Amino acid sequence: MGVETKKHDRGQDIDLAGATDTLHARGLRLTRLKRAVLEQFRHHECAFTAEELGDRLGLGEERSPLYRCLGSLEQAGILTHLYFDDGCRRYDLVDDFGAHHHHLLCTSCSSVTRVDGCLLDAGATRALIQRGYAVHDHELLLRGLCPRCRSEAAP
Amino acid sequence: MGVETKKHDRGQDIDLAGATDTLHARGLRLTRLKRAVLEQFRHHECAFTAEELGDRLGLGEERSPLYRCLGSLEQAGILTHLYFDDGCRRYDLVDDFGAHHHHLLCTSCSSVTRVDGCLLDAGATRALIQRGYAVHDHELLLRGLCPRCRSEAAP
DNA sequence: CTGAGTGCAAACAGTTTGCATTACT
DNA sequence: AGTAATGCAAACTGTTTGCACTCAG
Repeated sequence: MGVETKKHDRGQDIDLAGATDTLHARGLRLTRLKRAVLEQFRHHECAFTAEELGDRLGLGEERSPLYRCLGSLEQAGILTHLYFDDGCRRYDLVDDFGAHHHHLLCTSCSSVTRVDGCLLDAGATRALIQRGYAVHDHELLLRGLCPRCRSEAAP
Repeated sequence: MGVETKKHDRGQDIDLAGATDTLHARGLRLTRLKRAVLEQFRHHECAFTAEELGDRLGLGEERSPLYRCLGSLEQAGILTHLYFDDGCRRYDLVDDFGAHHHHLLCTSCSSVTRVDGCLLDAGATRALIQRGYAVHDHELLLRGLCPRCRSEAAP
């Protein structure tokens, strides 16, 4: 099912060594905060809001160091951001440091499920390219019910 | 290429009659502003920010009537919203009143191209469903170069 | 000992809301 | 007449920035 590029093994979905190199190459430091942020992306979790990260890391109300940290990680090309329906910026590992994946947003419990692999139709994409477009990247959000909510909904 | 559900003819990608009925059924009025907003979605344009709409309609600085108007159209199920990278809310026709489509964001000129039809891989989606998910909806953002920027880039 | 990172406060932008007024239906 | 819509001002929220201070390479 689709392209599944995986450089690292499961459960360790983050190339911390690569990230460190990338940071150092830019004169940035892998601080406690940056490491703590990156650690959150292990275990198949992704697309965190700043608020979620702040809470998980026990940062209290002060968010500016976190935003700056997330900003450097983005500038370094380690994180990207995306938005779901709530308009909150969500941060995610770029494919190179993690693995290509999409997101399923449960419309019942609002949980975010990571969907590994690519669900794009290769033929349709090729047709687009033939029509003159150059597609470099894509981002897919699925909405529906996660297995738990689905089984609760259908008795 | 993909599912292409089309109830209305091209160039008239908006079911204004249906929208009016829907509004009336909720006791809402199809005001000048609502009509003007909906008209913007003709001719294959989509995913407008409030700012773009305000400018196109010559509304000056006052945005609250526009936001309220967009809010009612959303509540009525005629518009939805989505976000691209800039974090600005963008408004789009729901499929029922327009046609299913995705968006290609040109990373060079920032233009938004509407991509009709669906680029999702049916098999991959089915596999998801077999794994216990119920997928009701999806939203795909493609990033790349529009034909114009592509031809400028490759001499 | 230089420069990245921090903590606090203040600014910002996009969006939302309260309220009195207007104007469709 | 009744109620949605408007216009203005003020509030709110998530994010960004300025600045002085700290700390690690």
